[in-house]
Amino acid sequence: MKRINSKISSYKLEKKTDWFANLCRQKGLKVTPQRIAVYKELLKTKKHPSAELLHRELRKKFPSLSLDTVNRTLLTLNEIGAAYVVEGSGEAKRYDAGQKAHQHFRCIKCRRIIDFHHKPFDDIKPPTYIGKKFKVLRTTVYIEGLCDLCK
Amino acid sequence: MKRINSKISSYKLEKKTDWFANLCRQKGLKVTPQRIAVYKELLKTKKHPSAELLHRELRKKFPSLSLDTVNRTLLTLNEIGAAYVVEGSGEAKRYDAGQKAHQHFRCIKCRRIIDFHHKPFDDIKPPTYIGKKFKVLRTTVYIEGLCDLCK
DNA sequence: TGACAAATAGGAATTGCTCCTATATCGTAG
DNA sequence: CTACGATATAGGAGCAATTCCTATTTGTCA
Repeated sequence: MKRINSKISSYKLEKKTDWFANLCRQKGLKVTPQRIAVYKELLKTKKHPSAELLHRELRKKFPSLSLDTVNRTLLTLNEIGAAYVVEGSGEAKRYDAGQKAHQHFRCIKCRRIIDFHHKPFDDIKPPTYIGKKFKVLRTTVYIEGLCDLCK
Repeated sequence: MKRINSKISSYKLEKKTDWFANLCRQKGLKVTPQRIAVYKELLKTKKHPSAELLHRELRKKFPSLSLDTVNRTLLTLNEIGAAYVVEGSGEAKRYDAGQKAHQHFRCIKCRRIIDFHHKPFDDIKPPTYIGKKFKVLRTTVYIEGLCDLCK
């Protein structure tokens, strides 16, 4: 099983951050330290953090950052395509900066989300009648079950 | 596009309810009127209702039913495999009794969930290393986008 | 039928998120 | 380089969904 969650290099982190800053400008959004910080933190972490968790982490370096800002920023990231909300239901939203193609395994007991990458899943296409009737934005495969620790 | 959500016949409804009652007994759970009512309502509806919606509906016939009971019951249904939580994130949980194989299209704007059935999606299997390491309970494909009315 | 474990009702508490508003900041035009 | 206007932020209030608490009721089994 390929490791797909290894730590991002600081080189890539900078590159991604630049890309993000440009994306903001392009969309007419201001490039604020808060936005950069939230995006960077999301890039750095291996987990699929909730707003709450990101906020807790970010406050260590950025004590005045409000939870509301983290939430708003994450919604913005989602809108401009710099991150997305991980599937799952009923709990706190969890986010992924979606750097590489991958899928998620979600443990229904401990709620851990484990990334994996199964190439065939990348190519799954919705049936044509769906594509005709609706505007398809994302097709997702995910797996639920019990993780190695919980089963 | 095949209609897959047509109304359940009262014959099937009874059969399914019997099956459910037996499942409860088998799992050591009591067969209470509340449980039966919640399960039946979920079978009957074409929507993918939230606990709230089910509760509102059920109260018409069963005024003393509490929302907490609906919630607990739905969690129980999920645990014993009589229903499941529909994918999606951050909003109220929504449930499906999963009578027939189908997939969901979710409109990110109006939140509508539209059933469709694409046979190839029924056969999607997780990669073997996932099956070995974890206990897989469900593999799901779902599509997000804008529905015909919102796009 | 009686006893006990399990389930329910109803309200309180908790959680995650969004709204509100005064203040601060980014980006642009001068 | 400065000032201005639109946007974003902090922090707290408000809200919605869900879970917890506990006294009471109800299936189930002997």
